[in-house]
Amino acid sequence: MDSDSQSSRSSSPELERKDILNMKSGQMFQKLCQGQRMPSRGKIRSSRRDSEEDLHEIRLKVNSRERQRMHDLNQAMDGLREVMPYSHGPSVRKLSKISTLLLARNYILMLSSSLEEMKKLVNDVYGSQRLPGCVSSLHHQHVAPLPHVLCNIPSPDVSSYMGVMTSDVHHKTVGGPHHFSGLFCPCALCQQFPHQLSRTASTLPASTPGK
DNA sequence: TAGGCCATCTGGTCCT
DNA sequence: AGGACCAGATGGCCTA
Repeated sequence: MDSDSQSSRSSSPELERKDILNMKSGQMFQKLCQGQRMPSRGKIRSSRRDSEEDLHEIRLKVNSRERQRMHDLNQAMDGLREVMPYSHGPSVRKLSKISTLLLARNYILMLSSSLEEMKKLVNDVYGSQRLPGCVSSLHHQHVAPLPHVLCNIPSPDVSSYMGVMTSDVHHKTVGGPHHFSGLFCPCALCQQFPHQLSRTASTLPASTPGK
């Protein structure tokens, strides 16, 4: 994409005007011309024009790279906006860059503290004791610590204070309701919300998307 | 119309 | 040497 021609803020006329007015560009030109051997008088005009053209081409190339870099940055910023809460909906104005970054920071802090709180809660309730009601030692080998504990929480309570997120965490960790050695998971969570969990598990990404 | 936000250009610096 | 990154300058667009 050549935004020199596509951009509504076309830069070409601006560039020429700036080149004329901008002393620094002139200094840069002088700098570039330094170190070159003095051409014969007849060649001065053409070589200077060549240098100007070279300089212009270099400038265009550098500008283009910088533009691309900023576009990539903006694309990443859009990606961040997409995963931010409160930023969706047609009536919501697009978050500014600074707002996006500040909101993202707060969001991460909020999630971190929520996670800590959840861990603490689970620890307070069950401590480190071996939990009653867990049906199989095989289960212990296959289920990660957090979901393992959740398996023994009375089902209705699980949904009430942990909601769908718990389901996500659970089956993201264990790989869906069929994680129990190919059989349907006997844990209370899976039995309480089998349809929801299987749907949730199937929509989870297999791995973190990378570039 | 002022102020916020943004895209672009530019020169300097650092890195490979 | 060339590219990436950064920050300052500038000007356009939009909204209150």
